[in-house]
Amino acid sequence: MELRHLRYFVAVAEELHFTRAAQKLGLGQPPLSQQIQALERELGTPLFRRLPRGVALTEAGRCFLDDARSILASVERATEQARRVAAGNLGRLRVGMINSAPFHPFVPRVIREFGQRYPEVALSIDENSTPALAAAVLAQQADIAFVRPLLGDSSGLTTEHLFDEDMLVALPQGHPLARFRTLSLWALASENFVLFPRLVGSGLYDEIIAACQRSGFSPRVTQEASQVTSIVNLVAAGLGVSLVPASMQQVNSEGVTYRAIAGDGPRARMSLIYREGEDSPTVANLVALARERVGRPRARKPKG
Amino acid sequence: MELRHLRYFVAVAEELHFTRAAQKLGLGQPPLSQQIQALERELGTPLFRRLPRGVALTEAGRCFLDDARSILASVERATEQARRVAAGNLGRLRVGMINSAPFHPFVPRVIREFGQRYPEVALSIDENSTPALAAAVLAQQADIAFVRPLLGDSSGLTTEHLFDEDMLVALPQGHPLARFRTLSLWALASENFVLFPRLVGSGLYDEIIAACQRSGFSPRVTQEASQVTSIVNLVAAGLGVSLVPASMQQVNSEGVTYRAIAGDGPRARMSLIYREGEDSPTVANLVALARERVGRPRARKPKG
DNA sequence: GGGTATGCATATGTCCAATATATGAATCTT
DNA sequence: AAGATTCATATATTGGACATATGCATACCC
Repeated sequence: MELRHLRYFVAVAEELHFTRAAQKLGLGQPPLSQQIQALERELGTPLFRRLPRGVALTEAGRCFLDDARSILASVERATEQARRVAAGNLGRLRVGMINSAPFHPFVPRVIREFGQRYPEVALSIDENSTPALAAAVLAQQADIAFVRPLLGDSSGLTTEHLFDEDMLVALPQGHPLARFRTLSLWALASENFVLFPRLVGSGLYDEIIAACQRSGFSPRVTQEASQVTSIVNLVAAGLGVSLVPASMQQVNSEGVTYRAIAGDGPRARMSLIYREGEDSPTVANLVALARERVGRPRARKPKG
Repeated sequence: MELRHLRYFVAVAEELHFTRAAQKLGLGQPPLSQQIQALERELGTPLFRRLPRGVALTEAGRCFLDDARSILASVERATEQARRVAAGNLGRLRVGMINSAPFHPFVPRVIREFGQRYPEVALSIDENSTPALAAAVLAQQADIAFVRPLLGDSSGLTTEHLFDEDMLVALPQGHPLARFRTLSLWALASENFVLFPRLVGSGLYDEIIAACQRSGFSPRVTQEASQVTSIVNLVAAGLGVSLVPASMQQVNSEGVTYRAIAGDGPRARMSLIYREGEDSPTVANLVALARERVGRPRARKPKG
């Protein structure tokens, strides 16, 4: 059986007339008769009663007509759906993001715009550390992720750099250094630092260490926290100072004072990663959208 | 698009390997590749990513695979259903019956057996007078009916005689004639009769009148009731005597005494009617079953 | 009631499209 | 680098869908 049989059958069932149905289908009456006969042979039962004037559906024909229509409609639907999935207008997208990402306006803005532009794509968002996100993408548990620079093995992943963001010194409120508007890193040489654990270590950790060493010292790390929000909280608690992406100053500012860094301070890079050779159109759409928004950012807010 | 494309697609999607899928399908690899390409062209999107070793489904392919499987399953189901409908194992059957029919053991027995033998046929039952049933069958509101002889126009209907049943005299309890075991019709010449209205008149009415006239009198009809159960009730109420099918004696016997008729009394014929040229297999199955049960009735009960 | 019209079935020929065979191209393996 | 694997392409073949012509049954009409 082929869909042709169903299409022909439905046409005849609608016209109850072979000749007219054949005209409507754009073919001759004899081949139509033959195809219907072949269908009836395969089903093992007549679908029509041949009357002197036209035909009538048999009981089996009536039953089969419902199903045939439904099947043909399913084919249409399936075709349309596949096209929309291919265009990225339908489907799902599992986005990962580093914990600091939500605080930079760029990321939520891109996510929001994606949701508006592709309302039938089911978005899910997962926050985690950069190495964990890279692993999740590789393990097919996420499709794409906003991450900080990834150290070590990045094989199997494509990286799309988005922007570099300045970092600020985070001081406990009332800290002596807070009286300066900008600080050189060297001024922090004798401070206790709150930083990421080495293991969670995105490239951001190394970036900070390197910047400090450029300034002539190695930071003394006395507290660790995996998430940048926790780092800010520890600083607010007076347990040390830290260097955080500039976008962090928009949140949780009570108890913490942010100061710009003089000279070539560390910069926080934000990138997108996704599987190498990924063909998911939703991933492609998010990458395209992010690239577009980086190219001509529409907000007045400084980007890094 | 044809079902062939879906079948081929599912096979490749299951094997993720054109050559193996082609073997499984019993054809060469090149035609399979071509058909898949044709499908992809029609959908406007690739369904597979061609890898060095085998292929992988694209996002659109995964989506389409679900639908393709479901469509193919629907085709199977539709085929099977049409076959079962054609065999009369699935469908519906609207049975009409004259009001006295349920009291003759034959009718409920046949209905019950039909329900057991064809459990997936939805049975509906409608009680009415013979002319109303004939009209209902012709108007496609019922498919078949157990009726008494039909007077007048029976064109468009096929009649299948089932059996003739003796009729009894129904007397109010304590009626003087009740002391005889059998009665000649003539003995009722001066009684008041409870009968069907002439209009409802199945042939049974004429049969009764004719029998009385054979015995030399015209019954005086003083009460009318359309349904035989009502007739019995009126007799029980002492409003007259009547002649009813023998099977009526099994119900509502309080207040009514039944007596056999001597000589050639009237007989109540039970028939099946259905549309001429009817092709419904459920109708055919019920006719066949009824004919079979008439041929060799398995109950000890007298049939008429 | 015979002639005509209608409408599906059958017969035969034609052509396209699905398939088979052969080969090519790309990638991975050893 | 040579071979193996696997999908794509090229060309030939064949089966089946379709077209044309005709047959047959029934209904309609004068």
